Amino acid sequence: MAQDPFKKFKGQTAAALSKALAELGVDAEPALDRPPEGMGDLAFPCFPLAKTMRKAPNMIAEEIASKVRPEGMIERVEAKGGYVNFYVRFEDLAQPALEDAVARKESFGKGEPKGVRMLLEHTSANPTGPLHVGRARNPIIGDTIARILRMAGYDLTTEFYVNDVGRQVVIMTWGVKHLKLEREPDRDEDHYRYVLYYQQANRVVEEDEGAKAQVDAMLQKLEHGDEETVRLAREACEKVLKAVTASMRRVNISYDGFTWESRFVQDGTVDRIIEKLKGSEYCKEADGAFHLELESFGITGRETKWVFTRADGTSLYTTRDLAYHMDKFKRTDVAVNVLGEDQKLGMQELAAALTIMGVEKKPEMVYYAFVSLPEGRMSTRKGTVVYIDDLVDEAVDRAYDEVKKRRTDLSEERMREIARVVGVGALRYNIIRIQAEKQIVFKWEDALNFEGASAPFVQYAHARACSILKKAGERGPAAFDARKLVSDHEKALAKLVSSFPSVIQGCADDRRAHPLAAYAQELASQFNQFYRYMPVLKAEGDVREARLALVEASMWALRNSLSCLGMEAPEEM
RNA sequence: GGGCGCGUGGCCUAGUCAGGAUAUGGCACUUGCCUCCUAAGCAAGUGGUCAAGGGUUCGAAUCCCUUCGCGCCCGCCA
Repeated sequence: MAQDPFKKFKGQTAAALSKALAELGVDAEPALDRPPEGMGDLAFPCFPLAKTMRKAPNMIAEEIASKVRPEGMIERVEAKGGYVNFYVRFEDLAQPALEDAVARKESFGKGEPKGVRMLLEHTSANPTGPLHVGRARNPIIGDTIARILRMAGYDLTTEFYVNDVGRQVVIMTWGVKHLKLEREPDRDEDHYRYVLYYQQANRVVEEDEGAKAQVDAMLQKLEHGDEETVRLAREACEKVLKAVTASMRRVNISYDGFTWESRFVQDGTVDRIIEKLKGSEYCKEADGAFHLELESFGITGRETKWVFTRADGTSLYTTRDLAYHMDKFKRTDVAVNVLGEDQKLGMQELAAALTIMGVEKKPEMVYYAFVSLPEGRMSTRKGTVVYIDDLVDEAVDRAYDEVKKRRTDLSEERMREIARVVGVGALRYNIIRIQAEKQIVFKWEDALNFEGASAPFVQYAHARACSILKKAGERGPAAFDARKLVSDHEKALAKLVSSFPSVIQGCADDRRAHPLAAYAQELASQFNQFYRYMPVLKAEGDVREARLALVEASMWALRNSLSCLGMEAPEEM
């Protein structure tokens, strides 16, 4: 891969600045900022030097500016308001960047292989029903970060941890075996039938002591490996899981692997871990149950105990999660977990338990706040939910209406396909555009937004680029001169395209996805301005070639951004 | 009681980790632009005590302290 030209410019600028500072006898780091629009490409603030140099910042800036000789990628240097502003020579930045995009196509933006194995766990929902919008953030954030990490050069595997052990699953399984459904499921797929058993069983168990006793007995049987019970629970979970993953495929999410929680009980790992923990200096016993005392690990609050066996000797969710993480670190260098913010304390405790078990590596966490309804929190058990499948249907229907309004020349099949791609994109975009820590209140009007900061906006810019390239027809090997791009519209667009690889790296480093959504929107907006003011097909000679190259490079930046966001890029819409 | 996160125009939001020039976009609203590569677009306009108060600093949305509001957590649940 060609070296990121902007990075090269930054390196040259820092070197030139260091030299100038040394000449002036000033001891300061060449720390460079990104200045606001129209004030160059990099800036050095001189305010901190005012005190030691006993001079006004604007004077210092003048002095430094006069010492820096524009060379290499630095086109000019000027002092303004206490800053030294550096301007990049446009063609030195744009020529290699646009060539790179046109040559590498879907690999434009891909980082060098990092040689690091990464395992990213996401979704990991109880297999007791379809995913609702309150849970939608997990797979969408997880899948998007996974795509970004792969693009950045990591050797990444995604995984869904299936919580098939425990009371929730038993309640559902008991319901499937003993109840007759009070009403028809809303949809045909298995998980929509099973979630009704789950909800109904929860109500019955709350009111009926006998039923509760049966569930308790079933839980005991499951934990002690009773074959028939294990088989029933496994069957129910598999049906739901299969349907859940099918639902996820509709929004372009798939998993490289699944790990079943029950595995760690059945293969004896959990028992071995319990034995080892019992030998720890942090282990205490109370009424037959064992726990670790984690106060010295910075765990605060009312309770600093981390219980890992019940009085009857059986394991808890947390114990099995410890087993899972020890298993993960046998298979990977870096583990990334996408989890709701309610899991924060649990993960802190898990990290402490890993230390006690002698495991140095710790999972990296990506936390998100929940999506709620205006009326409050969503709950599968209570049935106060908006299901993702329904949201997808609604989004696709709305998108279909929009396509039909605009296009009369397309086949029914083509319109349906565009509607699907646009609807799914809109839905994902509206989840991913918001910083994960921020709570979201779900509103249909926001989720179905097709304008402005939305996937269709980005997809539309891409379709426009494709349309130009299609009409331009076959062109020979890319030969263009970036110096022919002279307008502000062209320059701004080219610079934005050239920053795509560093946007990907930045998102990957921070394990954050929302900046990519913002970048895609900005890129599309910049492309639309270029499109409005700079005719491409009507331009002639070298100017036409240069603009076509810019369109093609923009198209790849848009398409690859969308791809990392898990959105498809239709060539027309 | 303790811990973690969030608070930015009517609504949504970026920037906060690594303080810097006029606080980023979008929705809504008002007004223009399709004989010209797709108007899911472009342009212009209205709208801001960056929750409140104090501190640090040449400079604070950003760092520190206090307070308020909202969310989440502190199970022999998962």
